[in-house]
Amino acid sequence: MTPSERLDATFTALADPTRRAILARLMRGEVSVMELAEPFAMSQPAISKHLKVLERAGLISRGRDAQRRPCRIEGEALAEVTGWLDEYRKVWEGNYKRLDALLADLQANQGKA
Amino acid sequence: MTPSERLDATFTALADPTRRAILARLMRGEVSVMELAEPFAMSQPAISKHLKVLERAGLISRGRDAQRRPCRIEGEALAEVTGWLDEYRKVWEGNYKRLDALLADLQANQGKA
DNA sequence: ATTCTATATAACCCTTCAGTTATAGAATGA
DNA sequence: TCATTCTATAACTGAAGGGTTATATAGAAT
Repeated sequence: MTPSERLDATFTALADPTRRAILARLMRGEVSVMELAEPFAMSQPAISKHLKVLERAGLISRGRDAQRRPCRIEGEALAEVTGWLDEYRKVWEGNYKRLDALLADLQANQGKA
Repeated sequence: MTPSERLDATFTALADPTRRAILARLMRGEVSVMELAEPFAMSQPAISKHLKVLERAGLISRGRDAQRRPCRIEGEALAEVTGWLDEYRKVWEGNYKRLDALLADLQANQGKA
């Protein structure tokens, strides 16, 4: 997967509220598929599909505990998107700074032109 | 829009490489739709659709300059998703710390049990 | 008025996606 | 072995997404 494809996969995975809820649940620790499915008004296969999307994006990984396949959250993929977003934040904050500077300049020169 | 719906819209908007490229272009300043479309192997209506998605997510806004509708990047939506991601990063980094502590503990007690 | 330029909208195609039910497979336990 | 539990897969459906072309609209210029 190219970096761009990884961003595609990660942002796509994060774009669904069910998947974000799954991640929220996993923040509290490893959970099996059944436990994960329980609070949702949705079938088990639907949850399995969501897990596949999350796994493909590298946002979760899965272990083995007898018949269970416990899921845990992974941080690497998140690091990649936060890195990407940081670039934009830098520019945006830069714009603010430039605007602030402009306003300060206008203020300083008030009435002098 | 609920906060969850805003996250849906923002992550969906960021999940497409064309739209990320558009944002990258807009980081260098305001651009009209035609200028924006030029480097892409894609029709003008396709770009207009992408812009609508970005606008709906609050990632860009548009002005008016004669017939042109120049686009500029907006930072508010980005702030919301980075805030969301920070929650996950905190937990993830916390997990690393806990793992480090566990390993340090095992190391310290090596052979004593 | 007419025409040219920039953008938006409509109608359509094809693919992907999120869900379903039914079923298969893998590991456990009787 | 047989039944049970947990998870994955297959086949389907309806809705949404990304693209197209053709056309409508808004403003400028002649």
